[in-house]
Amino acid sequence: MDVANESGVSQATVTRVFSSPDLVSAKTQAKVHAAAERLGYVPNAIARSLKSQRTNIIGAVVPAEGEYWQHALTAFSRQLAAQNRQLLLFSFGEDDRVEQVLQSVLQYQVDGVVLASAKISQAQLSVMQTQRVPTVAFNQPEASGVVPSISVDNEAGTRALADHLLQQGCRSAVFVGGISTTSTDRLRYQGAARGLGAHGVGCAYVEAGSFSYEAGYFISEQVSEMLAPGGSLHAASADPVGLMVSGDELAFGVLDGLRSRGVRVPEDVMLTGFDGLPQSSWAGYDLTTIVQDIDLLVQRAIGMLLSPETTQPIPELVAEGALRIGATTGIGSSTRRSNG
Amino acid sequence: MDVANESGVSQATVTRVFSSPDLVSAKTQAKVHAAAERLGYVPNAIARSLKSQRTNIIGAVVPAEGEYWQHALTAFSRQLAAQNRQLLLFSFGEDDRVEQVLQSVLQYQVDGVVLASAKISQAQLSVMQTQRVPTVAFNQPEASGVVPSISVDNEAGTRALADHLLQQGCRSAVFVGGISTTSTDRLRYQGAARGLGAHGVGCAYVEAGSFSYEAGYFISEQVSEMLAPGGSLHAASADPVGLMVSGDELAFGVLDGLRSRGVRVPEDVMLTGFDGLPQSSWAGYDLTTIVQDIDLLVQRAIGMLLSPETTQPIPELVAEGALRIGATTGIGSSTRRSNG
DNA sequence: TGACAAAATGACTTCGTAGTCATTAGGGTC
DNA sequence: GACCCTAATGACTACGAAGTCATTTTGTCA
Repeated sequence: MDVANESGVSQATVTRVFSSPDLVSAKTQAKVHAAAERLGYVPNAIARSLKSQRTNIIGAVVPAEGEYWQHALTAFSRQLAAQNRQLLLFSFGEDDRVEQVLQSVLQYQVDGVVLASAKISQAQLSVMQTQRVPTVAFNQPEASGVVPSISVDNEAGTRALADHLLQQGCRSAVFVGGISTTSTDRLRYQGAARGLGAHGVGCAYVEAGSFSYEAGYFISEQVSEMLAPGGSLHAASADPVGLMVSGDELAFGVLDGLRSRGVRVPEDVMLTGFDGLPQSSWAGYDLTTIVQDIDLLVQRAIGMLLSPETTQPIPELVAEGALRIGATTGIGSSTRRSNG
Repeated sequence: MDVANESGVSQATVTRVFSSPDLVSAKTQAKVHAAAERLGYVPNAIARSLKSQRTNIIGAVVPAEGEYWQHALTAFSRQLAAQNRQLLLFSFGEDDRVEQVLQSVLQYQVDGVVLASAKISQAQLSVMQTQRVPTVAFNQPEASGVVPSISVDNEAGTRALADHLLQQGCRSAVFVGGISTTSTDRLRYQGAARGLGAHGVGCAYVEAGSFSYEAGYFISEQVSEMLAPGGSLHAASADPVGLMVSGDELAFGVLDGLRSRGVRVPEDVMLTGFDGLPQSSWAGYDLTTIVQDIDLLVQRAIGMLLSPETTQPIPELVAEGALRIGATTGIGSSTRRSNG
């Protein structure tokens, strides 16, 4: 170690100056800092990690796309940075093999792993469990019971939306899902169907194929046909039709698509989303949706990762979302808020 | 090393099985893999990094917020993942000290650093230069000459937008900036002012204070006052006023704000953005803007980081943006594209 | 079968830090 | 000034992989 020679102390002392300065005299600290500055030395976190067996790095396995994940990701990064931890990003696309990604995460000896994306299977989740790495599944309800998990209460969310739609006078409804095989999608549809069904209103399921804006824009054609005269949803009465969309981004696409086809929202169709993305409160959309408190969810997720918590029942947190009433379900009522 | 014992070979051989399998006989490989599986062993990337002096990690220093950065970030992550490199995220907020963040990045012995955000000063940039870490400034024009940099041609972009506005009949204009001290903002205004000035059209500068949607929505009040009778921009003729906004996200806010105040876009005001975010091609906004080919920029940035390139002139790449003509400047013309 | 090259494997050391233990320097007391 | 206690520092080793070199095994050909 050059700095040790340069400052005339031992390597051990140099280390101490940077890791536990209170054990080193002020004079020595000054000498070492001066030498370090001269040589451009910074402590090597890799070596430290090897020796101390902790990296201060949290791995995040998230899908490569989607507004929702981007927001969640930055929330994680922000909060971790505040406690001197870093986020190592493992984003994967459609064609990546998740197993391989997980393998890669493990190699980096991360202190914890956040598994996001509803596309990770239970088998893959349990692989993490056999390793000694603290793991938390973020917004992935089907992981509950396999690894510690955190998610918003999807079913209660859509049920609340359903109640709201009924209250606004809807007597028929459709649910537009993203990907039917994901657990979030299933639960959200379930909540919608039950909430509506309790009042005798049926709710068909239409699959958009992804949670993206484009998918929503595309599926809006099919939806508008259902609404047209002759379609299965054509309203005999003047009651508006309820259209529940499984995610906000998807909903933006549906909304734009419907409007471009001359369907009036909320007059003809009342539209709801899910997630509470920042854009949902933008004046151009002003969407009725369920707002997830991402910062809170992330905070809890980090807490779960970093506290040993070897309690036997695998921890599981389901947070309530908040109903945000926007213009897409609000005939005549000026429920607009400036910011959700 | 447990695996070595378990499989009856030396530690060196175990290492070879995972790092250079072609040097190990098939039979031995099978033995080792079996033992590894049994013990749940994965190679330790930290130790490998320490010995080999490369981590396969790229550090990214980016702002904690903003649509643009989120997109750039995921692009980086995707592309790096494709070559078995990872992205270590160092996001910082308003109040973080950038120097400290950079220090932290260096500790992790990353193979390269992407410096984003126009808020990093030249002094801070040159710190990186004195270290041996390959660095590239992403979308940070003022860094050029200090560290290798990549950015879109901001000035040419707004000049193209200005030309377009003139062509559409604008005879007066305002520029809404995000943060006036950032180099991107300066260059964009410069391009706007010059492009318009060349045809005798003046262009005042109004600062929104940030590049966020909210800032745009807020500043739209001031802008609409300028447009009202008695305001400095009140058009005597029927010619539309050009309103050039420094970034897309900001522009969305301005657009929504103006519309909510009854200002018609593009009839009364023609609006342009900058960046070409995915949302700009969403039907709800359909914004005229300059589209940055983020994937390309990112690809080039990664290339710069990983190729030694000790050429003396500090590399600098300025990419052309593409003009996207949307409905916000398109009276009567149906220039809408489904996807930019 | 002996000779010899090539392939396969093992022993040993190094990367930079942190923890353990031993040693030295300071500072106060009587 | 001898004594003792604490603060400060140094010597040494381990963390896990990989590169260097040495050694053993294998295969080929005369």
